[in-house]
Amino acid sequence: MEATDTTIQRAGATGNVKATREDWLKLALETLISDGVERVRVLTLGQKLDVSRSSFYWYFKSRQDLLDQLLDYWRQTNTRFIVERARRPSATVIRGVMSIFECWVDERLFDPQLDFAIRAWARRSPAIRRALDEADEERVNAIRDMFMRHGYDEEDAFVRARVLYFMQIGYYSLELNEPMSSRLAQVALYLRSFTGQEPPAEDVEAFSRYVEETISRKR
Amino acid sequence: MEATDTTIQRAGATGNVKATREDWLKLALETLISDGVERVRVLTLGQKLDVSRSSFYWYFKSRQDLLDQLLDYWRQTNTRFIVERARRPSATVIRGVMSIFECWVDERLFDPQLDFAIRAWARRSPAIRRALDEADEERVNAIRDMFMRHGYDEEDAFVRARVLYFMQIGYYSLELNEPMSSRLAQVALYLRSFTGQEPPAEDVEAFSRYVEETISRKR
DNA sequence: AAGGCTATGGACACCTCTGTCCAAGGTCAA
DNA sequence: TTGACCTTGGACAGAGGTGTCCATAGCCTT
Repeated sequence: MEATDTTIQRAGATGNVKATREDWLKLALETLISDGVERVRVLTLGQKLDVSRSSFYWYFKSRQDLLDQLLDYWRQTNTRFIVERARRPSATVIRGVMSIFECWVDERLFDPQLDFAIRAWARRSPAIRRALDEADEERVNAIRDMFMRHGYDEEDAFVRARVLYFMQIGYYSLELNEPMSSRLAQVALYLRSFTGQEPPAEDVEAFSRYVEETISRKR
Repeated sequence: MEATDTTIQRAGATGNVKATREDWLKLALETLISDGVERVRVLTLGQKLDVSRSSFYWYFKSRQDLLDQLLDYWRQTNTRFIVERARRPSATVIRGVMSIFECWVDERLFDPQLDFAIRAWARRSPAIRRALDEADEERVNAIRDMFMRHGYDEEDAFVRARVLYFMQIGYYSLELNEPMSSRLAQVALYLRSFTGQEPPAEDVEAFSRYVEETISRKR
């Protein structure tokens, strides 16, 4: 599997290639996620890629250049799916909330660790701070609009959007590492808490099925 | 005012004292809160205190020694009041939740920035991680017990405790810096969202009054 | 075979931080 | 006055990071 990956990544590369630009980016991203920005270092990345430090400067102008690309990546991924799911037409609020829940159980739609890393980064960089504020606002507004489409008045919809979104960000902040089964077991209660309505059993079951399929397809 | 502070702090000190142990600790704490652990540096702190670096080693064994004290400070403050407020007897759930809300509006009871800094720190230190997990569990359990005392069954109480607590942690994660007035304007909606019950107007008003008093007393 | 692309490693300059040592002060209380 | 307590600054060793330069070498395509 990894060999395939590498082959694909290097399809366009010619000559004596050990680490592609994508290799650097990917490792930098992983490091950002697991250790934070300040641990994204040319020296360390080079050591892990088993490639000399000088080689880095072939692909990137500087460390800052690399960091800029990481922010771009985040911009192009994490917010998009939440907004897209929130905008999807849904028959009931319960279904609407479930659409958004999909992002919370599928890391291909929303990567909480990456979001967390960006949040930490934002604390010491005004540029990142701005990008993050925009993303948060866009997400909450999309969720609020979803509630409004189902008849909640604006203020109520806004508060519920916040409770839903903030609760999830808070959940990720705790980094609990719970198995999906425990999380699923309480979906109905969360749905009721967020919407103020009793979720139909068939919806809850459908969501469980969706999650199991997603997990198995992922492997 | 600052002069008074300093005098009090140095009451017990004799001799040629420029920066007390408490000065170092206080500044270190502020730095931890605003910039994160990795910015808590002997060199930088010394420069800000206008005291030589060597002087630091009179009070502390090492940088690690200082960091240990910072963790202790957090341990002794942030969790205590949440748990204490959650355990207070209350006539209704609404009142119970309001007791906990007091922590969210009074930084003397709960310092969100400090909690956030510890959370970021925990990502790269297993020892901190452990301390933090214990604190989170203790807080959620205390809130869950509060819901249970008001007749919610265990699972429901647990989910509601999480929604309440995680939502707040998430709120802080976003670092919105909203004025208290906007936050207060939505208290009733949050109370309903968290408890599933309609909050009596007089309770909401009482809470607003409490907050205003707290703010004015603080100044 | 040539040329293009990439990798190498080491040297260099420079920066910031930690921690240790020390000799020489300053200031207050007893 | 003496001693306890705190401060100083500078030197030193060491770790780890960035960024630059360069001559050399490897591999693939044409």
